[in-house]
Amino acid sequence: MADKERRTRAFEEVLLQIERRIEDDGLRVGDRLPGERNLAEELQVSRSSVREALRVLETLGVVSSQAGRGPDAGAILTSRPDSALSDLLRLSLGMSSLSTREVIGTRLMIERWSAETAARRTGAAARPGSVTPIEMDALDAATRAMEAATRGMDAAESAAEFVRHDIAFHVAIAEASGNRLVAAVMRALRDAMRRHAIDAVERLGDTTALREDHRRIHAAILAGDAPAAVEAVSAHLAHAYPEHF
Amino acid sequence: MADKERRTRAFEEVLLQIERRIEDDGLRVGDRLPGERNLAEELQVSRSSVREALRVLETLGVVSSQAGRGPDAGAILTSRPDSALSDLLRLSLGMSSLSTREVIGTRLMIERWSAETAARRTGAAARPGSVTPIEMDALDAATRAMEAATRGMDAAESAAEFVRHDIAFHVAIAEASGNRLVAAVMRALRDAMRRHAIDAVERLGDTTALREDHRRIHAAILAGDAPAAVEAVSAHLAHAYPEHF
DNA sequence: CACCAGAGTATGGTCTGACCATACTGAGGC
DNA sequence: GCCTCAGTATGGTCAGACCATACTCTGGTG
Repeated sequence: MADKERRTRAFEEVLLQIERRIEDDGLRVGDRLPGERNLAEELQVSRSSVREALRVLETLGVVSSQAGRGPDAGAILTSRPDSALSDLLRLSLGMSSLSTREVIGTRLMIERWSAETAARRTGAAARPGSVTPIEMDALDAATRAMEAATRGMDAAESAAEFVRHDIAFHVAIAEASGNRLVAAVMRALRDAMRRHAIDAVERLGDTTALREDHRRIHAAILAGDAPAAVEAVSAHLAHAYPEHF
Repeated sequence: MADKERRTRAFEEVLLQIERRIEDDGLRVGDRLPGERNLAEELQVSRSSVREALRVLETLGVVSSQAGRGPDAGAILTSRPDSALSDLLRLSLGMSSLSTREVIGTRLMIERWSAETAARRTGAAARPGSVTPIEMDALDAATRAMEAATRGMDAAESAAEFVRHDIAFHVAIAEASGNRLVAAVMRALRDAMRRHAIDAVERLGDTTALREDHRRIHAAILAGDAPAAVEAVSAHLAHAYPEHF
């Protein structure tokens, strides 16, 4: 750089400058930021520093980068910097204050849909090659998770251990739906689920009914019986959280 | 790299691997992560990619980097990675590769449930004080967003503008369900929705039917008619994405 | 032995320049 | 007019270098 100092803190400076620039230029959601190379020259830092700053802004949901050329390439402003942190962070920070009702409600929504969709897909797989290898993998994973949960929980095993396999099973079913977005959401909710599930299992004491539910869900999906799958999922959550039904 | 491909997505992969490593190695707050150079070699990526991942973890408060040497230098774990957060993060990063089918499927799942639940709650509000002020606020917000979308889209307004209000409307309904988790997920999906919604609106050209759908959804929820609300939501998405129904 | 100064070194921070993958642009040929 | 294909701008990644920092170790000195 031209000056003698300021070799460190370049990244921080860049982050600040980019945000100020968004503010000053009055950029609106959807607008395009200058390219990485231009920004680097403009701010008198290396492209590496610019990239680190942009990557951070990307994970914060402020910009969204896309390679290629044309009006949709480059870093697109997807949210104002001030409100940026919120969406993702608010969720994770506030996660601990969620009520069991909210978590169960969400699980019901996602898992009934997942089981239904997964069953429909396996059902349709009889004719065309409808179920891709990926989803077969997910079903295999579900089988394994189910067996792991069954094998372990004889008596002494901890509730936490059972819940781990339990959650793996339910995530696998979401993956078997063939919708990566739903699966990702389900994975994102793992921690919230775990907290409440451990409580529930400890209160129940016995997991026999829950394991039996797993088998019914699994069987219904493999058989392509969507209504039975939905019913089995509902019953499962009702067994685990009877006070909410 | 040893392999032929996988030149892209290195950063995402690294983020995942580092988090898994923290998990698997049972690192505790205060422990030290391997150096950037070691991580790079271990994960078979360049130091740049490792740095981007670490920088992200740093801004998320998971690690804290310090130059120099000794036990306090390097990347120190300052907080367990809330896997919920990072999964959601990865979700927003990888969102661009999602198909319209996946986004629509997810929207159908969330929005039908939200509308149904919101309607049930307003319906039940006749007797006890069931609908909290928060949810009334959400309904008001939905009303405003709906009106904004109606007012604007005379002719010349951009599809992007309409979609902004459209999404605000749908998020408000998720909030009206009274389940903060579902609402948070819906907010997190805004970006993914926006991309596909803009395409759809531009293809349609006319938003009359969509605005009429909004009114029906809104009215059904206010009337506490859950089946009608679900039906209206389904119809709305079918109008916007006829090719997926 | 106790202490301190200086060389050695490991680490993060930054820079440079290169190549790849992607996706639009536009000139040329049919 | 339409299509093909080279050109080019962009983000993504890589490799290697140097700097700044701060600990560690060595060796001399009292």
